[in-house]
Amino acid sequence: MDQFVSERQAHILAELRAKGRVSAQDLAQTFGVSEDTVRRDLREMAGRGECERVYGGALLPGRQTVPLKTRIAEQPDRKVALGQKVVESIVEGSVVFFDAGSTNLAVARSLPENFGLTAVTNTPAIAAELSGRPGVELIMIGGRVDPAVGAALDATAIRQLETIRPDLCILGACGLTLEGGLAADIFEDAAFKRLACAASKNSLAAITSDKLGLRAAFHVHALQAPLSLVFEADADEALVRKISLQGVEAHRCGAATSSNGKSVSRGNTP
Amino acid sequence: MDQFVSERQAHILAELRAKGRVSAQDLAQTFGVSEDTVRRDLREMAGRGECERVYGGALLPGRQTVPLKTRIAEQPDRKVALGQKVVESIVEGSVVFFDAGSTNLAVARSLPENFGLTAVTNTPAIAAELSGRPGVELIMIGGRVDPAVGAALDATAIRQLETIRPDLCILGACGLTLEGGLAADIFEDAAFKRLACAASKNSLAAITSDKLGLRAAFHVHALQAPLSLVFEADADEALVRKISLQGVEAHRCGAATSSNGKSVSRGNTP
DNA sequence: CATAAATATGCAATATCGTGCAAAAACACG
DNA sequence: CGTGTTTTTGCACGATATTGCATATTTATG
Repeated sequence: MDQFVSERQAHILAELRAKGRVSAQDLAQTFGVSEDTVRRDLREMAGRGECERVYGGALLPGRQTVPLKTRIAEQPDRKVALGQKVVESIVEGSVVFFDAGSTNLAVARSLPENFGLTAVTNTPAIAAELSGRPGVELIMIGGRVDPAVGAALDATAIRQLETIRPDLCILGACGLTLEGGLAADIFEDAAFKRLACAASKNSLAAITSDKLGLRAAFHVHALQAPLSLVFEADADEALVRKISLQGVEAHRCGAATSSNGKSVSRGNTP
Repeated sequence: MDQFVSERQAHILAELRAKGRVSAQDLAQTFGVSEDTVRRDLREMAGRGECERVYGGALLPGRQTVPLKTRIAEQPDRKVALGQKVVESIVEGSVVFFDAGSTNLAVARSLPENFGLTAVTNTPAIAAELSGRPGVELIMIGGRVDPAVGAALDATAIRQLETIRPDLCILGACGLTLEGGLAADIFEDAAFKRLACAASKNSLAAITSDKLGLRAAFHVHALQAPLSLVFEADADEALVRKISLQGVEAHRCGAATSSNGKSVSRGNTP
Protein backbone atom coordinates (compact mmCIF):
# COMPACT_ATOMS: atom_id res chain seq x y z
CA MET A 1 0.00 0.00 0.00
CA ASP A 2 1.27 3.37 -0.96
CA GLN A 3 -0.48 5.34 1.72
CA PHE A 4 -2.64 4.62 4.71
CA VAL A 5 -6.29 5.53 4.57
CA SER A 6 -6.13 7.83 7.56
CA GLU A 7 -3.15 9.62 6.06
CA ARG A 8 -5.01 10.22 2.85
CA GLN A 9 -8.03 11.51 4.68
CA ALA A 10 -5.86 13.75 6.83
CA HIS A 11 -4.39 15.22 3.68
CA ILE A 12 -7.81 15.76 2.22
CA LEU A 13 -8.83 17.51 5.41
CA ALA A 14 -5.71 19.68 5.33
CA GLU A 15 -6.28 20.59 1.71
CA LEU A 16 -9.88 21.32 2.52
CA ARG A 17 -9.02 23.63 5.40
CA ALA A 18 -6.36 25.38 3.40
CA LYS A 19 -8.35 25.97 0.26
CA GLY A 20 -11.91 25.71 1.51
CA ARG A 21 -12.87 23.19 -1.15
CA VAL A 22 -11.62 20.05 -2.77
CA SER A 23 -12.44 18.38 -6.06
CA ALA A 24 -12.85 14.62 -6.20
CA GLN A 25 -11.08 14.46 -9.54
CA ASP A 26 -8.03 16.41 -8.39
CA LEU A 27 -7.75 14.39 -5.22
CA ALA A 28 -7.87 11.14 -7.15
CA GLN A 29 -5.13 12.46 -9.40
CA THR A 30 -3.04 13.68 -6.48
CA PHE A 31 -3.18 10.46 -4.52
CA GLY A 32 -3.09 8.12 -7.49
CA VAL A 33 -6.31 6.35 -6.57
CA SER A 34 -9.64 6.07 -8.33
CA GLU A 35 -12.30 8.70 -7.89
CA ASP A 36 -14.46 6.05 -6.27
CA THR A 37 -11.98 5.76 -3.43
CA VAL A 38 -11.89 9.51 -2.98
CA ARG A 39 -15.65 9.66 -2.96
CA ARG A 40 -15.76 6.94 -0.32
CA ASP A 41 -13.32 8.98 1.77
CA LEU A 42 -15.38 12.11 1.37
CA ARG A 43 -18.55 10.26 2.27
CA GLU A 44 -16.92 8.89 5.39
CA MET A 45 -15.51 12.29 6.36
CA ALA A 46 -18.87 13.90 5.78
CA GLY A 47 -20.33 11.29 8.13
CA ARG A 48 -17.92 12.54 10.78
CA GLY A 49 -18.87 16.11 10.02
CA GLU A 50 -15.41 16.96 8.70
CA CYS A 51 -16.69 18.14 5.37
CA GLU A 52 -19.86 18.79 3.47
CA ARG A 53 -20.46 16.77 0.38
CA VAL A 54 -21.29 18.63 -2.84
CA TYR A 55 -21.54 17.60 -6.44
CA GLY A 56 -17.95 17.36 -7.66
CA GLY A 57 -16.14 17.30 -4.36
CA ALA A 58 -16.59 18.70 -0.87
CA LEU A 59 -16.58 21.95 1.07
CA LEU A 60 -15.90 23.00 4.62
CA PRO A 61 -19.01 22.32 6.71
CA GLY A 62 -21.36 25.14 7.50
CA ARG A 63 -20.30 27.27 4.57
CA GLN A 64 -22.58 28.35 1.83
CA THR A 65 -22.95 25.88 -1.00
CA VAL A 66 -20.79 27.44 -3.64
CA PRO A 67 -21.10 25.43 -6.82
CA LEU A 68 -17.74 23.77 -7.11
CA LYS A 69 -17.92 23.90 -10.86
CA THR A 70 -15.41 26.73 -11.06
CA ARG A 71 -12.31 24.68 -11.60
CA ILE A 72 -9.09 26.04 -10.25
CA ALA A 73 -7.40 27.53 -13.27
CA GLU A 74 -4.18 25.58 -12.86
CA GLN A 75 -2.35 26.92 -15.81
CA PRO A 76 0.33 24.43 -16.73
CA ASP A 77 3.21 26.74 -16.13
CA ARG A 78 6.37 26.14 -18.09
CA LYS A 79 8.20 25.58 -14.86
CA VAL A 80 5.81 22.82 -13.90
CA ALA A 81 6.55 20.93 -17.10
CA LEU A 82 10.26 21.37 -16.52
CA GLY A 83 9.91 20.29 -12.93
CA GLN A 84 8.09 17.12 -13.86
CA LYS A 85 10.79 16.24 -16.33
CA VAL A 86 13.47 16.74 -13.70
CA VAL A 87 11.62 14.54 -11.25
CA GLU A 88 11.93 11.68 -13.73
CA SER A 89 15.68 11.83 -13.24
CA ILE A 90 15.50 11.54 -9.47
CA VAL A 91 16.10 8.05 -8.13
CA GLU A 92 13.74 7.13 -5.35
CA GLY A 93 15.53 6.79 -2.04
CA SER A 94 18.54 8.89 -3.01
CA VAL A 95 19.94 11.94 -1.27
CA VAL A 96 19.20 15.05 -3.29
CA PHE A 97 20.44 18.61 -2.75
CA PHE A 98 18.04 21.30 -3.93
CA ASP A 99 19.83 24.48 -4.85
CA ALA A 100 18.08 27.84 -4.68
CA GLY A 101 15.93 29.06 -7.55
CA SER A 102 12.32 29.26 -8.56
CA THR A 103 12.78 26.44 -11.04
CA ASN A 104 13.95 24.17 -8.26
CA LEU A 105 10.96 25.16 -6.18
CA ALA A 106 8.86 23.93 -9.09
CA VAL A 107 10.83 20.69 -9.07
CA ALA A 108 10.06 20.22 -5.38
CA ARG A 109 6.39 20.91 -6.06
CA SER A 110 6.39 18.35 -8.83
CA LEU A 111 7.51 15.54 -6.57
CA PRO A 112 4.71 12.98 -6.36
CA GLU A 113 2.86 12.82 -3.09
CA ASN A 114 4.70 9.85 -1.64
CA PHE A 115 8.05 10.03 -3.35
CA GLY A 116 10.68 8.78 -0.93
CA LEU A 117 13.96 10.67 -0.78
CA THR A 118 16.28 12.56 1.50
CA ALA A 119 16.10 16.21 0.52
CA VAL A 120 18.82 18.67 1.46
CA THR A 121 18.32 22.36 0.82
CA ASN A 122 19.57 25.78 1.85
CA THR A 123 16.40 27.46 0.60
CA PRO A 124 13.58 28.08 3.09
CA ALA A 125 10.90 28.15 0.41
CA ILE A 126 11.88 24.72 -0.85
CA ALA A 127 12.19 23.37 2.68
CA ALA A 128 8.72 24.67 3.51
CA GLU A 129 7.34 23.01 0.41
CA LEU A 130 8.87 19.65 1.30
CA SER A 131 8.25 19.89 5.03
CA GLY A 132 5.62 17.50 6.22
CA ARG A 133 5.63 15.37 3.12
CA PRO A 134 5.36 11.71 3.95
CA GLY A 135 8.39 9.92 2.60
CA VAL A 136 10.64 12.96 2.50
CA GLU A 137 13.47 13.11 5.00
CA LEU A 138 14.30 16.81 5.08
CA ILE A 139 17.67 18.27 6.01
CA MET A 140 17.80 22.02 6.24
CA ILE A 141 21.07 23.85 5.69
CA GLY A 142 21.18 26.71 8.16
CA GLY A 143 22.87 30.06 8.18
CA ARG A 144 22.20 33.65 7.24
CA VAL A 145 19.71 33.76 4.41
CA ASP A 146 21.01 35.95 1.62
CA PRO A 147 18.08 38.20 0.74
CA ALA A 148 19.04 38.46 -2.91
CA VAL A 149 19.16 34.70 -3.38
CA GLY A 150 16.71 33.56 -0.71
CA ALA A 151 19.03 30.87 0.56
CA ALA A 152 21.69 30.33 3.22
CA LEU A 153 25.13 30.83 1.69
CA ASP A 154 27.39 31.89 4.54
CA ALA A 155 30.19 30.10 6.36
CA THR A 156 27.77 28.28 8.63
CA ALA A 157 25.90 26.94 5.63
CA ILE A 158 29.12 25.89 3.92
CA ARG A 159 30.33 24.09 7.02
CA GLN A 160 27.09 22.18 7.27
CA LEU A 161 27.05 21.35 3.59
CA GLU A 162 30.53 19.86 3.93
CA THR A 163 29.09 17.14 6.17
CA ILE A 164 26.79 15.87 3.44
CA ARG A 165 27.51 13.94 0.25
CA PRO A 166 24.36 14.01 -1.88
CA ASP A 167 23.77 11.60 -4.72
CA LEU A 168 22.41 14.37 -6.87
CA CYS A 169 22.69 18.15 -6.88
CA ILE A 170 19.81 19.93 -8.56
CA LEU A 171 21.32 23.21 -9.66
CA GLY A 172 19.70 26.50 -10.34
CA ALA A 173 21.42 28.66 -12.88
CA CYS A 174 21.25 32.26 -13.99
CA GLY A 175 22.85 31.65 -17.37
CA LEU A 176 24.20 28.99 -19.69
CA THR A 177 26.60 29.46 -22.57
CA LEU A 178 28.48 26.92 -24.65
CA GLU A 179 31.87 28.29 -23.67
CA GLY A 180 31.24 29.43 -20.10
CA GLY A 181 28.91 26.66 -19.00
CA LEU A 182 26.57 27.27 -16.09
CA ALA A 183 27.00 30.56 -14.28
CA ALA A 184 25.31 32.65 -11.61
CA ASP A 185 24.84 36.36 -11.02
CA ILE A 186 25.90 36.51 -7.41
CA PHE A 187 29.35 35.65 -6.19
CA GLU A 188 28.44 33.87 -2.94
CA ASP A 189 25.68 31.98 -4.69
CA ALA A 190 28.05 30.71 -7.34
CA ALA A 191 30.61 29.69 -4.75
CA PHE A 192 28.01 27.73 -2.84
CA LYS A 193 26.77 26.04 -6.00
CA ARG A 194 30.30 24.96 -6.88
CA LEU A 195 30.71 23.41 -3.45
CA ALA A 196 27.38 21.65 -3.72
CA CYS A 197 28.34 20.22 -7.10
CA ALA A 198 31.72 19.12 -5.85
CA ALA A 199 30.15 17.34 -2.88
CA SER A 200 27.59 15.53 -5.01
CA LYS A 201 28.03 12.45 -7.16
CA ASN A 202 25.99 13.93 -10.00
CA SER A 203 24.59 17.29 -10.89
CA LEU A 204 21.52 18.26 -12.82
CA ALA A 205 20.25 21.66 -13.92
CA ALA A 206 16.90 22.61 -15.34
CA ILE A 207 17.35 25.39 -17.86
CA THR A 208 14.48 27.63 -18.79
CA SER A 209 14.86 28.89 -22.32
CA ASP A 210 15.33 32.47 -21.21
CA LYS A 211 18.61 31.44 -19.57
CA LEU A 212 19.97 29.93 -22.77
CA GLY A 213 22.89 31.86 -24.16
CA LEU A 214 22.90 34.18 -21.17
CA ARG A 215 26.33 34.91 -19.79
CA ALA A 216 26.30 35.35 -16.02
CA ALA A 217 29.25 36.75 -14.11
CA PHE A 218 30.35 33.89 -11.90
CA HIS A 219 31.22 30.41 -13.06
CA VAL A 220 29.41 27.43 -11.55
CA HIS A 221 29.94 24.34 -13.69
CA ALA A 222 31.56 23.67 -17.04
CA LEU A 223 29.70 21.70 -19.69
CA GLN A 224 31.25 18.38 -18.83
CA ALA A 225 30.31 15.28 -16.90
CA PRO A 226 29.06 14.67 -14.31
CA LEU A 227 26.24 16.95 -15.40
CA SER A 228 22.78 16.51 -16.84
CA LEU A 229 20.70 19.28 -18.30
CA VAL A 230 16.96 19.50 -18.81
CA PHE A 231 15.68 21.94 -21.40
CA GLU A 232 12.27 23.21 -22.28
CA ALA A 233 10.47 22.08 -25.39
CA ASP A 234 11.29 25.25 -27.31
CA ALA A 235 15.01 25.24 -26.55
CA ASP A 236 17.38 25.98 -29.44
CA GLU A 237 17.85 22.63 -31.19
CA ALA A 238 21.34 23.41 -32.49
CA LEU A 239 22.64 24.61 -29.16
CA VAL A 240 21.29 21.57 -27.36
CA ARG A 241 23.00 19.31 -29.86
CA LYS A 242 26.31 21.08 -29.43
CA ILE A 243 26.01 20.74 -25.69
CA SER A 244 25.34 17.03 -26.02
CA LEU A 245 28.50 16.69 -28.03
CA GLN A 246 30.50 17.94 -25.06
CA GLY A 247 29.54 14.81 -23.15
CA VAL A 248 26.74 16.37 -21.15
CA GLU A 249 23.51 14.43 -20.91
CA ALA A 250 20.75 16.64 -22.31
CA HIS A 251 17.04 15.96 -21.89
CA ARG A 252 14.22 17.90 -23.40
CA CYS A 253 10.82 18.05 -21.84
CA GLY A 254 7.63 17.70 -23.79
CA ALA A 255 5.52 20.63 -24.81
CA ALA A 256 3.84 22.32 -21.89
CA THR A 257 0.41 22.11 -23.46
CA SER A 258 -2.52 21.34 -21.25
CA SER A 259 -3.17 18.09 -23.08
CA ASN A 260 -2.46 16.08 -19.98
CA GLY A 261 -4.66 16.66 -16.98
CA LYS A 262 -1.79 16.50 -14.55
CA SER A 263 -2.72 19.56 -12.61
CA VAL A 264 -1.25 18.88 -9.23
CA SER A 265 -2.81 21.47 -7.01
CA ARG A 266 -0.42 21.58 -4.12
CA GLY A 267 1.54 24.77 -4.03
CA ASN A 268 0.07 27.72 -2.21
CA THR A 269 2.72 30.39 -2.48
CA PRO A 270 2.66 32.61 -5.53
CA MET B 1 17.95 -15.08 17.43
CA ASP B 2 19.16 -12.17 15.48
CA GLN B 3 17.63 -9.48 17.63
CA PHE B 4 15.78 -9.17 20.90
CA VAL B 5 12.14 -8.26 20.88
CA SER B 6 12.57 -5.05 22.82
CA GLU B 7 15.36 -4.01 20.48
CA ARG B 8 13.14 -4.55 17.51
CA GLN B 9 10.31 -2.61 19.07
CA ALA B 10 12.63 0.21 20.02
CA HIS B 11 13.79 0.30 16.44
CA ILE B 12 10.22 0.44 15.25
CA LEU B 13 9.52 3.26 17.65
CA ALA B 14 12.57 5.16 16.42
CA GLU B 15 11.52 4.70 12.83
CA LEU B 16 8.04 5.82 13.75
CA ARG B 17 9.27 8.97 15.46
CA ALA B 18 11.61 9.74 12.59
CA LYS B 19 9.19 9.23 9.74
CA GLY B 20 5.86 9.58 11.46
CA ARG B 21 4.64 6.35 9.89
CA VAL B 22 5.67 2.74 9.52
CA SER B 23 4.45 0.05 7.19
CA ALA B 24 4.11 -3.52 8.44
CA GLN B 25 5.43 -4.85 5.18
CA ASP B 26 8.55 -2.68 5.21
CA LEU B 27 9.31 -3.50 8.81
CA ALA B 28 9.02 -7.22 8.17
CA GLN B 29 11.42 -6.81 5.30
CA THR B 30 13.83 -4.70 7.34
CA PHE B 31 14.05 -7.04 10.29
CA GLY B 32 13.80 -10.26 8.34
CA VAL B 33 10.78 -11.50 10.26
CA SER B 34 7.26 -12.32 9.17
CA GLU B 35 4.61 -9.67 8.97
CA ASP B 36 2.75 -11.50 11.71
CA THR B 37 5.55 -10.79 14.12
CA VAL B 38 5.60 -7.15 13.18
CA ARG B 39 1.86 -6.94 13.59
CA ARG B 40 2.15 -8.46 17.03
CA ASP B 41 4.77 -5.85 17.91
CA LEU B 42 2.60 -3.04 16.63
CA ARG B 43 -0.42 -4.36 18.48
CA GLU B 44 1.57 -4.53 21.68
CA MET B 45 3.02 -1.05 21.18
CA ALA B 46 -0.42 0.32 20.41
CA GLY B 47 -1.56 -1.20 23.70
CA ARG B 48 1.11 0.83 25.44
CA GLY B 49 0.02 3.90 23.51
CA GLU B 50 3.30 4.14 21.63
CA CYS B 51 1.64 4.09 18.25
CA GLU B 52 -1.71 4.13 16.59
CA ARG B 53 -2.65 1.13 14.55
CA VAL B 54 -3.90 1.64 11.01
CA TYR B 55 -4.60 -0.75 8.18
CA GLY B 56 -1.18 -1.52 6.72
CA GLY B 57 1.04 -0.22 9.49
CA ALA B 58 0.99 2.36 12.24
CA LEU B 59 1.19 6.10 12.82
CA LEU B 60 2.25 8.32 15.67
CA PRO B 61 -0.57 8.46 18.20
CA GLY B 62 -2.91 11.39 18.41
CA ARG B 63 -1.25 14.01 16.32
CA GLN B 64 -1.77 13.89 12.63
CA THR B 65 1.24 14.86 10.60
CA VAL B 66 -0.46 17.64 8.74
CA PRO B 67 1.89 20.07 7.04
CA LEU B 68 2.41 23.17 9.11
CA LYS B 69 1.55 25.42 6.25
CA THR B 70 -1.98 24.08 6.28
CA ARG B 71 -2.35 24.12 10.05
CA ILE B 72 -2.26 27.89 9.94
CA ALA B 73 -5.42 28.00 7.90
CA GLU B 74 -7.50 26.23 10.49
CA GLN B 75 -8.43 29.19 12.63
CA PRO B 76 -7.32 32.18 10.64
CA ASP B 77 -9.13 34.97 12.40
CA ARG B 78 -8.12 34.14 15.93
CA LYS B 79 -4.52 33.39 15.04
CA VAL B 80 -4.20 36.65 13.16
CA ALA B 81 -5.53 38.63 16.09
CA LEU B 82 -3.13 36.87 18.41
CA GLY B 83 -0.26 37.38 15.99
CA GLN B 84 -0.89 41.09 15.72
CA LYS B 85 -0.90 41.43 19.49
CA VAL B 86 2.41 39.59 19.73
CA VAL B 87 3.97 41.83 17.11
CA GLU B 88 3.28 44.82 19.39
CA SER B 89 5.71 43.31 21.88
CA ILE B 90 8.54 43.01 19.40
CA VAL B 91 11.09 45.78 19.55
CA GLU B 92 12.17 46.98 16.14
CA GLY B 93 15.77 46.14 15.42
CA SER B 94 16.02 43.32 17.95
CA VAL B 95 17.06 39.72 17.40
CA VAL B 96 14.05 37.44 17.66
CA PHE B 97 13.92 33.65 17.68
CA PHE B 98 10.74 32.17 16.19
CA ASP B 99 9.96 28.77 17.62
CA ALA B 100 7.93 26.21 15.67
CA GLY B 101 4.15 26.30 15.74
CA SER B 102 1.26 27.49 13.65
CA THR B 103 0.66 30.40 16.00
CA ASN B 104 4.19 31.62 15.46
CA LEU B 105 3.75 31.35 11.73
CA ALA B 106 0.80 33.68 12.17
CA VAL B 107 3.03 36.03 14.14
CA ALA B 108 5.52 36.09 11.30
CA ARG B 109 2.72 36.79 8.84
CA SER B 110 1.53 39.65 11.01
CA LEU B 111 4.82 41.49 10.89
CA PRO B 112 4.31 44.80 9.09
CA GLU B 113 5.80 45.06 5.65
CA ASN B 114 8.94 46.97 6.56
CA PHE B 115 9.47 45.92 10.13
CA GLY B 116 13.20 45.75 10.78
CA LEU B 117 14.49 42.85 12.83
CA THR B 118 16.85 39.93 12.81
CA ALA B 119 14.75 36.78 12.72
CA VAL B 120 16.11 33.41 13.77
CA THR B 121 14.07 30.27 13.21
CA ASN B 122 14.37 26.52 12.95
CA THR B 123 11.06 26.22 11.10
CA PRO B 124 11.13 26.18 7.27
CA ALA B 125 7.58 27.46 6.97
CA ILE B 126 8.38 30.53 9.06
CA ALA B 127 11.68 31.07 7.26
CA ALA B 128 9.90 30.92 3.91
CA GLU B 129 7.37 33.45 5.14
CA LEU B 130 10.08 35.89 6.26
CA SER B 131 12.45 35.22 3.39
CA GLY B 132 12.70 38.13 1.02
CA ARG B 133 11.10 40.64 3.34
CA PRO B 134 12.81 43.98 3.19
CA GLY B 135 14.14 44.86 6.61
CA VAL B 136 14.29 41.30 7.87
CA GLU B 137 17.70 39.77 8.37
CA LEU B 138 16.94 36.06 8.38
CA ILE B 139 19.04 33.40 10.08
CA MET B 140 17.98 29.84 9.42
CA ILE B 141 18.78 27.13 11.94
CA GLY B 142 19.71 24.04 9.98
CA GLY B 143 19.48 20.34 10.67
CA ARG B 144 17.17 17.43 10.19
CA VAL B 145 13.58 18.61 10.13
CA ASP B 146 11.44 16.60 12.53
CA PRO B 147 8.33 15.71 10.54
CA ALA B 148 6.05 15.75 13.56
CA VAL B 149 7.11 19.27 14.55
CA GLY B 150 8.10 20.70 11.20
CA ALA B 151 11.33 22.17 12.53
CA ALA B 152 15.00 21.33 12.92
CA LEU B 153 15.63 19.96 16.41
CA ASP B 154 18.67 17.75 16.12
CA ALA B 155 22.26 18.14 17.34
CA THR B 156 23.20 20.27 14.35
CA ALA B 157 20.38 22.66 15.10
CA ILE B 158 21.27 22.82 18.77
CA ARG B 159 24.90 23.54 17.99
CA GLN B 160 23.93 26.35 15.69
CA LEU B 161 21.45 27.77 18.16
CA GLU B 162 24.19 27.93 20.78
CA THR B 163 26.00 30.53 18.71
CA ILE B 164 23.09 32.95 18.91
CA ARG B 165 21.79 35.06 21.81
CA PRO B 166 18.38 36.43 20.79
CA ASP B 167 16.76 39.32 22.56
CA LEU B 168 13.42 37.60 22.45
CA CYS B 169 12.26 34.00 22.07
CA ILE B 170 8.74 33.63 20.70
CA LEU B 171 7.64 30.29 22.03
CA GLY B 172 5.07 27.88 20.72
CA ALA B 173 3.36 25.73 23.30
CA CYS B 174 1.17 22.64 23.32
CA GLY B 175 -0.22 23.25 26.77
CA LEU B 176 -0.23 25.69 29.69
CA THR B 177 -1.18 24.95 33.29
CA LEU B 178 -0.76 27.03 36.41
CA GLU B 179 1.40 24.43 38.12
CA GLY B 180 3.29 22.96 35.16
CA GLY B 181 3.77 26.12 33.14
CA LEU B 182 4.39 25.83 29.43
CA ALA B 183 4.81 22.33 28.07
CA ALA B 184 5.11 20.52 24.75
CA ASP B 185 3.96 17.16 23.43
CA ILE B 186 7.23 16.04 21.90
CA PHE B 187 10.40 15.47 23.86
CA GLU B 188 12.93 16.84 21.39
CA ASP B 189 10.74 19.83 20.71
CA ALA B 190 10.53 20.66 24.40
CA ALA B 191 14.28 20.28 24.82
CA PHE B 192 14.93 22.66 21.96
CA LYS B 193 12.45 25.19 23.30
CA ARG B 194 14.17 25.13 26.68
CA LEU B 195 17.51 25.83 25.06
CA ALA B 196 16.05 28.64 23.01
CA CYS B 197 14.56 30.23 26.13
CA ALA B 198 17.79 29.88 28.04
CA ALA B 199 19.73 31.53 25.24
CA SER B 200 17.33 34.44 24.96
CA LYS B 201 17.05 37.50 27.15
CA ASN B 202 13.26 37.35 27.22
CA SER B 203 10.63 34.84 26.21
CA LEU B 204 7.11 35.32 24.97
CA ALA B 205 4.41 32.80 24.21
CA ALA B 206 1.10 33.30 22.44
CA ILE B 207 -1.49 31.02 23.98
CA THR B 208 -4.60 30.07 22.06
CA SER B 209 -7.46 29.38 24.41
CA ASP B 210 -7.61 25.72 23.49
CA LYS B 211 -4.16 25.27 25.05
CA LEU B 212 -5.24 26.77 28.36
CA GLY B 213 -5.33 24.24 31.14
CA LEU B 214 -3.92 21.56 28.87
CA ARG B 215 -1.17 19.51 30.45
CA ALA B 216 1.44 18.45 27.91
CA ALA B 217 4.04 15.83 28.67
CA PHE B 218 7.32 17.73 28.53
CA HIS B 219 8.18 20.85 30.48
CA VAL B 220 9.31 23.95 28.62
CA HIS B 221 9.11 26.98 30.88
CA ALA B 222 7.76 27.66 34.35
CA LEU B 223 5.43 30.57 34.97
CA GLN B 224 8.11 32.98 36.10
CA ALA B 225 10.12 35.81 34.64
CA PRO B 226 11.53 36.34 32.14
CA LEU B 227 8.33 35.40 30.37
CA SER B 228 5.44 37.22 28.77
CA LEU B 229 2.20 35.61 27.71
CA VAL B 230 -0.38 36.76 25.20
CA PHE B 231 -3.89 35.38 25.54
CA GLU B 232 -6.93 35.50 23.37
CA ALA B 233 -9.90 37.69 24.18
CA ASP B 234 -11.95 34.83 25.56
CA ALA B 235 -9.28 33.43 27.87
CA ASP B 236 -10.34 32.51 31.40
CA GLU B 237 -10.19 35.75 33.38
CA ALA B 238 -9.43 34.11 36.72
CA LEU B 239 -6.64 31.97 35.36
CA VAL B 240 -4.99 34.91 33.65
CA ARG B 241 -5.07 36.89 36.87
CA LYS B 242 -3.50 34.04 38.82
CA ILE B 243 -0.78 33.81 36.24
CA SER B 244 -0.10 37.50 36.49
CA LEU B 245 0.33 37.14 40.23
CA GLN B 246 3.23 34.77 39.61
CA GLY B 247 5.19 37.63 38.12
CA VAL B 248 4.51 36.78 34.50
CA GLU B 249 3.54 39.61 32.22
CA ALA B 250 0.16 38.75 30.71
CA HIS B 251 -1.41 40.54 27.78
CA ARG B 252 -4.81 39.96 26.33
CA CYS B 253 -5.66 40.67 22.74
CA GLY B 254 -8.87 42.26 21.56
CA ALA B 255 -11.68 40.32 19.94
CA ALA B 256 -11.11 39.00 16.45
CA THR B 257 -11.24 41.91 14.06
CA SER B 258 -13.30 40.08 11.48
CA SER B 259 -17.02 40.80 11.23
CA ASN B 260 -18.06 37.28 12.10
CA GLY B 261 -17.53 36.71 15.75
CA LYS B 262 -18.51 33.09 15.65
CA SER B 263 -16.02 31.63 13.23
CA VAL B 264 -14.79 29.10 15.73
CA SER B 265 -17.01 26.16 16.39
CA ARG B 266 -15.54 22.84 17.21
CA GLY B 267 -17.12 19.72 15.73
CA ASN B 268 -20.00 21.39 14.04
CA THR B 269 -22.39 19.08 12.25
CA PRO B 270 -24.68 20.88 9.85
C1' DC C 1 -35.78 17.50 -22.53
C1' DA C 2 -31.11 15.97 -23.80
C1' DT C 3 -26.59 15.16 -22.56
C1' DA C 4 -22.58 14.67 -20.02
C1' DA C 5 -20.61 14.38 -15.64
C1' DA C 6 -20.79 12.75 -11.05
C1' DT C 7 -22.60 9.55 -7.88
C1' DA C 8 -24.24 5.29 -5.41
C1' DT C 9 -24.32 0.43 -5.26
C1' DG C 10 -23.03 -4.26 -5.92
C1' DC C 11 -19.36 -7.25 -6.77
C1' DA C 12 -14.96 -9.34 -7.33
C1' DA C 13 -9.91 -9.19 -6.52
C1' DT C 14 -6.47 -8.28 -3.47
C1' DA C 15 -4.32 -7.07 0.88
C1' DT C 16 -4.28 -7.08 5.61
C1' DC C 17 -5.76 -8.68 10.09
C1' DG C 18 -6.70 -11.69 14.12
C1' DT C 19 -6.61 -16.17 16.12
C1' DG C 20 -5.38 -20.79 16.92
C1' DC C 21 -1.72 -23.94 16.75
C1' DA C 22 2.67 -26.15 16.55
C1' DA C 23 7.72 -26.01 16.47
C1' DA C 24 11.79 -24.13 18.30
C1' DA C 25 14.26 -21.66 21.53
C1' DA C 26 14.99 -19.81 26.03
C1' DC C 27 14.15 -20.34 30.71
C1' DA C 28 13.27 -22.07 35.59
C1' DC C 29 14.13 -25.50 38.65
C1' DG C 30 15.12 -29.70 40.79
C1' DC D 1 21.84 -32.75 33.22
C1' DG D 2 16.86 -33.53 32.62
C1' DT D 3 12.28 -31.85 32.50
C1' DG D 4 8.39 -28.97 32.46
C1' DT D 5 7.14 -24.16 31.40
C1' DT D 6 7.18 -19.85 29.07
C1' DT D 7 8.29 -17.01 25.15
C1' DT D 8 8.83 -16.29 20.50
C1' DT D 9 7.97 -17.17 15.91
C1' DG D 10 5.96 -18.71 11.56
C1' DC D 11 2.11 -20.71 9.21
C1' DA D 12 -2.74 -21.75 8.16
C1' DC D 13 -7.28 -20.12 7.78
C1' DG D 14 -11.31 -17.52 8.21
C1' DA D 15 -12.63 -12.66 8.82
C1' DT D 16 -12.31 -7.99 7.60
C1' DA D 17 -10.78 -3.91 4.97
C1' DT D 18 -9.66 -1.66 0.81
C1' DT D 19 -9.89 -0.83 -3.92
C1' DG D 20 -11.30 -0.65 -8.80
C1' DC D 21 -14.66 -1.77 -12.12
C1' DA D 22 -19.37 -2.26 -14.01
C1' DT D 23 -23.90 -0.66 -13.90
C1' DA D 24 -27.83 1.94 -12.72
C1' DT D 25 -29.17 6.38 -10.84
C1' DT D 26 -28.88 11.19 -9.86
C1' DT D 27 -27.45 15.85 -10.80
C1' DA D 28 -26.05 19.97 -13.35
C1' DT D 29 -26.55 22.58 -17.42
C1' DG D 30 -27.85 24.26 -21.79
